[in-house]
Amino acid sequence: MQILVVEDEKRLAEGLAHILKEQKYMVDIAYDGRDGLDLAISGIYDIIILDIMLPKMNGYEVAAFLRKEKVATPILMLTAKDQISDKVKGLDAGADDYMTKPFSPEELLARVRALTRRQGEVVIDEVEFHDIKLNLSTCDLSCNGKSVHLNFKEFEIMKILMQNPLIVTTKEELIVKVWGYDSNAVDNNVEVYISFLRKKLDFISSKIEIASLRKIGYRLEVKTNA
Amino acid sequence: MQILVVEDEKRLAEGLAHILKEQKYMVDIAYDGRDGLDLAISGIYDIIILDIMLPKMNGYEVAAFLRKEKVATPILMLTAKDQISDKVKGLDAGADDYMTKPFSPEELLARVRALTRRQGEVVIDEVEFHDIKLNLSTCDLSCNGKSVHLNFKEFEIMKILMQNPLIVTTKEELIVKVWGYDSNAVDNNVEVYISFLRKKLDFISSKIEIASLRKIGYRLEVKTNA
DNA sequence: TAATGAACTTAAAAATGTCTTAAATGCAAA
DNA sequence: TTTGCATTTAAGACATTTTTAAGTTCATTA
Repeated sequence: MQILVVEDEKRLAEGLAHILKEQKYMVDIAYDGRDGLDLAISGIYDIIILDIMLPKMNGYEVAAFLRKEKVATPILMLTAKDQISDKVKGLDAGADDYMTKPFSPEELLARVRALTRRQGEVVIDEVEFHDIKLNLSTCDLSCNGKSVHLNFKEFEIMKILMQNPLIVTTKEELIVKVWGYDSNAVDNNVEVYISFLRKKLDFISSKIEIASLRKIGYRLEVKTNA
Repeated sequence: MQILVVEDEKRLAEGLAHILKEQKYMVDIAYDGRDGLDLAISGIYDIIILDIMLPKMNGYEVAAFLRKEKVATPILMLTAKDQISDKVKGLDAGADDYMTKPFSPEELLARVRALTRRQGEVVIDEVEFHDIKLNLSTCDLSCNGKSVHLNFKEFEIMKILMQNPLIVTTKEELIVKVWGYDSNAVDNNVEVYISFLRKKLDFISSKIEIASLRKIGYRLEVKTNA
């Protein structure tokens, strides 16, 4: 799975590359629009992450040119928060999805997954842990038939906990992964969501509980028959 | 692993550098905000420890500038105890964590570790000594299956004792390492925690005991069959 | 062995961390 | 705009840790 990142801000480009490489994607970087286009036109990429503001050639131009050349690689456009109208222009130019900066690593990965799924690739879309199962495409959490829907933040937190069994996850980690590194979420935000999740675990009568380790963090555990 | 310390109080800056270097981090120091920013902007650091009150440019400004430039290096902000609202301002400006002065070396290192911990990295680290084992991520102390949870201070003390077997650790050392170099903890605080720990060692039926050497300090020893 | 200072133990008070609610806010679809 | 839902904020209840303080035990030595 190859991804091209076209982004002139070196640090951001490398950050993206880092996050993606951790998930085993192969990543190439271009630092301006023209270099990006040259690479993209080869058609070897599965996804192109494309900034709008770029030296030499902007993101709209790159996207439009690719579509004109019948290169159908899915494009994920990046733009600053305030420029709402960019969205329309980007989608017009041929972008498939669009993400406002700043964004969390989880959001980035979710969008990348969504774009690769569209190509019919089979992806593991469930995480299991003992008696519970989390459906990654519908965000439903189930246990022996019973099931509840999780909203986005509940889902992200539950997924992280289920994907890191035995490991204690700190509130800080959850804040960074779910809210983003530059959010101003506080510990209580996490606590509130943990509380929501506990209710839902009860609701589906699961034997799993979210154990909290004071001053350390949270971890999934099988309920003790105490 | 490279760390940048931006702190104008020379003594504190060097103290931090010393503590960090002992743990094999490579440390650079900047004594004012502008120099700090110049170094930080390079993006080569894994963590930036940033005081708020700084000559030439304060910590908020440095953090905000870095985030504006998309330098995503984790920032650990330092501030005096009474300025509560600093926390919000600091996190707004882009800090990832925040530590009030004074703080203990252990707290500093714990926060630095938390900020460098990579996603999905599994470090099940444990310290062992004869029949006891201390889990560094859950703070559980165990002996042949039996286990107890240690709270933070018990944990820090036990860890120090276990990591320095044979060595006698003085109360002063424990106070400095666990409570901080300028805390006002007294010897009795240590004694209380040693007492707690002894109870827990009994509880898990360990053969290890905390021996006290009058007027000198404490050391782990294997119980004599006397 | 009695006096002394050091170390130990305990209980209560204080401080801090976590949980749970409910209300307020924000956001997007109808 | 109104409505419904997700999210954030805030406050109080609750739980655990940490500190304090006082009394007890222990080891040393005069």
